Amino acid sequence: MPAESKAFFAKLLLKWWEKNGRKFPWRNTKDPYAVLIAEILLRKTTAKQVERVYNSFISRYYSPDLLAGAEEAELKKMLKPLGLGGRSKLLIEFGKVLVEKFSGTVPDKAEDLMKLPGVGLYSANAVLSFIYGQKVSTLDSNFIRVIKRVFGFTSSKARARNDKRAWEFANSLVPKGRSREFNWAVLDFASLVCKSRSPLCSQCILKNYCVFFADSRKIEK
DNA sequence: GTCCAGCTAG
DNA sequence: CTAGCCGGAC
Repeated sequence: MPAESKAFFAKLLLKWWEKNGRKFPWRNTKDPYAVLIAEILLRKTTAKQVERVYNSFISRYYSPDLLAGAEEAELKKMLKPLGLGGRSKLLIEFGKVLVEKFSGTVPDKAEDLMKLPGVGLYSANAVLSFIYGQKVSTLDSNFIRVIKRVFGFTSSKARARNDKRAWEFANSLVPKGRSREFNWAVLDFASLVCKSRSPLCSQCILKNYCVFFADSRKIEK
């Protein structure tokens, strides 16, 4: 798909998402604290695993104050099914900084969000786009895979996630006023159709515009 | 064995 | 820049 077709890409993806989008408990909230908790739990883990603990986590530690004063052993026990036990310490530290530096209120600027331990540009943009409707992208490994395949986007960096150009390209795809739905749509599309291992190209709505699909057919011929 | 809604420390 | 986090699905 040529880079000029960004609006068309967003339109097709949003249409697909209306029917096929996934529902998760952390998508039902407008609370930036709950969003950040989800993002910290989700990294390097599968969404399925997080679903097992998310609701009990939020009802037990529904405020930064509670998290800041949490017993590490109790938290660890709750997060056991996720693995990555070291995250218990990180979450408590996250709660403490949120309380001490920002008086318990999640900031609304990327620069401040990234001062919180465990929060990088991806998680900051999750808050900005899901809660505040800003035109920024959640560029993770899924998002990168999609723009690599569909647009043939290439990065000179070893990790495209650290490439400023990749962030600029991804941000430019986000349609005004629909950043929340669009970012979810890319994640769901990448997870259900444009999968890393065996992508379902035959039933993909973008196959006729996709660089990766066109290339894979050349090899077969 | 590799990979997953990343981020931090060195 | 890379190694490490660390359980479960495939």
